[in-house]
Amino acid sequence: MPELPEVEVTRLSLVDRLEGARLLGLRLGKPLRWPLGVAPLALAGARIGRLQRRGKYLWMPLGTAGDASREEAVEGGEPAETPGLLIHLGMSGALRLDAELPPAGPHDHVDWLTDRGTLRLHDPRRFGAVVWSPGRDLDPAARLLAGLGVEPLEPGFTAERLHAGLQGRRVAVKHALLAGDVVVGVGNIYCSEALFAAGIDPRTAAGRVSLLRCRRLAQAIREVLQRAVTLGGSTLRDFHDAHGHGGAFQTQAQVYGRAGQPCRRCGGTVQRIVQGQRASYFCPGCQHR
DNA sequence: CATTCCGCCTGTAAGC
DNA sequence: TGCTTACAGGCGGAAT
Repeated sequence: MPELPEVEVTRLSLVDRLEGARLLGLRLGKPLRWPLGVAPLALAGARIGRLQRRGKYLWMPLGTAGDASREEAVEGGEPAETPGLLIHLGMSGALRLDAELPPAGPHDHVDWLTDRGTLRLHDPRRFGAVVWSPGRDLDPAARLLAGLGVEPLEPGFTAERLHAGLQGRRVAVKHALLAGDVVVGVGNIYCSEALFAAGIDPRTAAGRVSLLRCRRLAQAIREVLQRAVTLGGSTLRDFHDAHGHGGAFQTQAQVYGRAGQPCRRCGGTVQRIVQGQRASYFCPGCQHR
């Protein structure tokens, strides 16, 4: 569920309440995808900096207790260049922040106990992760960020950059976009939606998408993701922001999850195909190679 | 090097 | 109703 919009919606719902909070303790449940990489006790007393996002990762800077100069530096610390925690929501993760939360259930795997309330990671499938970064190059968290593509909502994401990243690739453009090494944050839902908006067949070889079509595709990716953020993300099952509010993008999806239903633009039938073990949805009447 | 496929883990829904 | 199977938002790493 969590693609860039869901992660950004989560970040926006947390950032003001969490910035400057004091971490009192960390409670761990079942293991997640990767080990935390630090003793929870070692983080007690740390000050939480300004929450950031890189692709589908959230970055929580942590300032060491009692070291004021260090806390200042951590405020704007870049992911994995200062100490902090790298958080990924996987397929089923969601964060919630509240003054009072019920006792941890079987799928509540991390609780950050802070002086602003408890931040809780709920993740039934446990594909998510929370990884400690001491702020050195090539630590486990930094390695997760190495090789990520450009941020689609930043000025650096241009048609030229997208085109260059797709050049020479024989895989389907759908697959190339999901890989995340050209542009980050585009997951299975928004990939199908962006390709529809750009009028591109998902089976088109990545390297054969012209610069002109990359202009449309880059614009479509920006618009689809931005629109999804505005709508609070997609709540297919149980995604919600840190206050428990669901998103509404799924009610406006043009093709995702609409196999067999009429295309909202041309009236044709939306198709579902499988590419790389993932479902792709598209309209044969509106999207071409 | 590029590409393809598996597997992690659990819940839900469809099919028999 | 009960059991089995397929599938789901991601992504690293092994195999090809």
